[in-house]
Amino acid sequence: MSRTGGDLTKKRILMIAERLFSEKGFDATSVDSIAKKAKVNKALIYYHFKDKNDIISSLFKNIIKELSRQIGSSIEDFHKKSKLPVEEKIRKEIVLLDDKKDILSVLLMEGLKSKNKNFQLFELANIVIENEKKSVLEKLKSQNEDDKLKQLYIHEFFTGILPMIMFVALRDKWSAYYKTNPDETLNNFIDSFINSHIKSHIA
Amino acid sequence: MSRTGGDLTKKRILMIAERLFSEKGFDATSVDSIAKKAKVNKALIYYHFKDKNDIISSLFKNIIKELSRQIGSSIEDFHKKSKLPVEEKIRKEIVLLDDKKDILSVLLMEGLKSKNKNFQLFELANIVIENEKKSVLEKLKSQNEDDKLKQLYIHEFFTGILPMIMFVALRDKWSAYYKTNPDETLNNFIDSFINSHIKSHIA
Amino acid sequence: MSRTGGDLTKKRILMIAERLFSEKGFDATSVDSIAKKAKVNKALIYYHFKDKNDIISSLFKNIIKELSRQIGSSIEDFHKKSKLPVEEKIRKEIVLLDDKKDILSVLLMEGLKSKNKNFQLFELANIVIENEKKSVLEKLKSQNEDDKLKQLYIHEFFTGILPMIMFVALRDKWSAYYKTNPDETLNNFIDSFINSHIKSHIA
Amino acid sequence: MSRTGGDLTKKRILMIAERLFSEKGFDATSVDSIAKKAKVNKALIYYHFKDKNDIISSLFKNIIKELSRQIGSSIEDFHKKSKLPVEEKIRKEIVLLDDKKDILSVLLMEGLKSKNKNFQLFELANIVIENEKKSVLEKLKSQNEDDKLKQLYIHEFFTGILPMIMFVALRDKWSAYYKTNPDETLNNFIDSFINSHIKSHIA
DNA sequence: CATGAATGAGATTTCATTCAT
DNA sequence: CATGAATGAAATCTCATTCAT
Repeated sequence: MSRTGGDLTKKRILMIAERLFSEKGFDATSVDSIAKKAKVNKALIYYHFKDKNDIISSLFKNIIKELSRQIGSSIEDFHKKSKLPVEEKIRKEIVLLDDKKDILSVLLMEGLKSKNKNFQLFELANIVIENEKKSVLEKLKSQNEDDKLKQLYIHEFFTGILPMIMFVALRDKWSAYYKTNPDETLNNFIDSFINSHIKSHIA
Repeated sequence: MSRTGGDLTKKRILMIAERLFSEKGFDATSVDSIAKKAKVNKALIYYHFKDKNDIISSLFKNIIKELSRQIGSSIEDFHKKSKLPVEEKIRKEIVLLDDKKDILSVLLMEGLKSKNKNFQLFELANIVIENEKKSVLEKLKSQNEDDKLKQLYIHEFFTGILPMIMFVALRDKWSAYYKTNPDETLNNFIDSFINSHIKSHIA
Repeated sequence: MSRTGGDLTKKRILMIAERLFSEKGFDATSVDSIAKKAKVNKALIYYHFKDKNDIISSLFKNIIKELSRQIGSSIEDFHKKSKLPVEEKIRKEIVLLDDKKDILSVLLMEGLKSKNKNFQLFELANIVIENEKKSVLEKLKSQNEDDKLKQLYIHEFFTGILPMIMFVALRDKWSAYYKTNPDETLNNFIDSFINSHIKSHIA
Repeated sequence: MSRTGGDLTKKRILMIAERLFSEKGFDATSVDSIAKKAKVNKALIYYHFKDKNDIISSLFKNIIKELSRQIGSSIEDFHKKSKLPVEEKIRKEIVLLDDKKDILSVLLMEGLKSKNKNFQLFELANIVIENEKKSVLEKLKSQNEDDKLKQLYIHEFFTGILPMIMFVALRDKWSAYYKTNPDETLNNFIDSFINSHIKSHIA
């Protein structure tokens, strides 16, 4: 097959892997099962990826790259967006994240293993925070207000980013468990998020 | 050895398993490695536990039981506690959770697998919410205000319980990554938590 | 099975491995084939040996230990033996080596890989030389005649030990290729060996 | 590229293969690794060689051809050489062999596998013996002195050719293990060789 | 002559689990 | 309660080889 064939195949492998990892976790997902679902020979996976870890690393690299890009372009929309009601802005962000909930789940699972050297969860947080709070950050940095900076990071990460990611990661399970409608669940979450994290900004 | 020996052994196995699961995840932890670290014969693990899943189930059962008990007794302390400043109350809760951060991490990892039938994360949330909000819940239930109930659950779970659990689960990694002092990190988190989740209660 | 069962099994595995390694070489021998011939489960091999290399290391350790022991006891027979005609002494040595020709072949093959860190071939030579030449060695060492020592080692190794080992390793193939009788081949070799290496001693 | 490019490539593949085979053995050397080191596409190797065995066969064929040629031409130098002191003659032979030590190591390793149908080691011996001993051989053959012929072959092979080949194959490892200078080692070997094998000729 | 992509078979190693004692 | 030995299934990874271009 042509070069395009190879690239497409590689992408297909990554897509399947992403789904399976999010379904059963990285360790419980066999390379065999990826190969079967991606309809390729197992050896081909090892042609494209050094080892199983290389698959997940690729996924992590991609998601971080993509989110960076998205955030960059969203800044261009700044003026447009800033006119939107806050609720709509958050809804849009969640919709974007929802698209990536599978790999985000994997990121969370792997990030929770205390022995792992994976810090992509924090790297991702860095990107989000640094882009969203550009103005604030610069002010703080120039004043060398290191303490406030740390506080900001913790605040954004644990009460802002994490709840959002956890929400997209768990929404379906939540809806299944509590037998609620996913859309309604989303509305409720947005309400809560505004009432806690967002309000703390305004204050 | 006497039954006491057996019980101690069983406890040791559980403790080691808990630690290893939190370090590398459930699937990446072999029964072999548990046996080795617990200094028991592998077959003995199968004497005490039906299979590998039985180990993690035991751990989950225990943590839910224990948290229930703790919450119960904390309600007895209600009057004492209520006089404490909110910051101290939260600090105490976090200290309690910190003791259980390993198994909580495991709970989170397993809860994030979308194909898993494990809903212990939500069950645990139920217990916490239902105990903490007893008065509110009864009012709402009697008024059949189902919508508000749902909202309450989502609010408590995603902006209250989850950030707290995630914090104890990730604190050490966070401190290592950002090269900060874990105690300072805790103080910062408490500040943020009060400013977002707790304030939303008062409002 | 009892402890004896385990030990016997381990020995059986080693014996089979030795034979297969000498037939096809270490790398071309699969653990699977060892398991099949030894009539054990493949996993049992990994219960007894850390990995495939551990099998060959065990064999090497054993052969060196055994040859040491044999040489030791042959020194006790010194007086008996010394009365034997030189031809008989050599024949006896070859018979002893012939018993170990399989593992000696493996030792040679592995020793010839230039990237290997295996020096067991030389270690074995050390033992043989140091035991056989005790008196000579002590004299040389005390005189600090390092040069003569080096010469002695090279002489014993390349014109004494190696030809003997190579002979037992290749005798069967030689006989098959030249269509000669193995016993006659042995006699011829002994003649040659006496006429070259042994004569150089006497001189 | 032109045919010349192809020929050069083929030669490069052979050279790399020779080196890798001698480093790790034939079976432990993957076609992949040859391709990588030779900086060619793996499929190109299969354009030039029918299969992996074809590579080693080519190498064996080449070395036998080359040694034949060299021996032939050395006979032309007979008169010149015969005037040289025996030590110099042997040194020259070893220098020639040293150039081919890699493939000779491979020849030895493969020859030692008892199940192998490779007898190139003996074929090579044939050539050497038959060329070196022309006069003697003819006499013996005409007298139908088969026994003496066999003896001669064994003598030349096990106390003459093999020690020499083994020496060039192992010299570097020997020097590394005994921490000696390779040149000194060579001198010592020549001494020993003269004192054993060569003296047996003269006698 | 040369390449990237693909494959089927098989190698090494690991795992959860069980048996016999 | 406790152990050493054993097993079947499966996981990760590698290999020689081929195909399409």
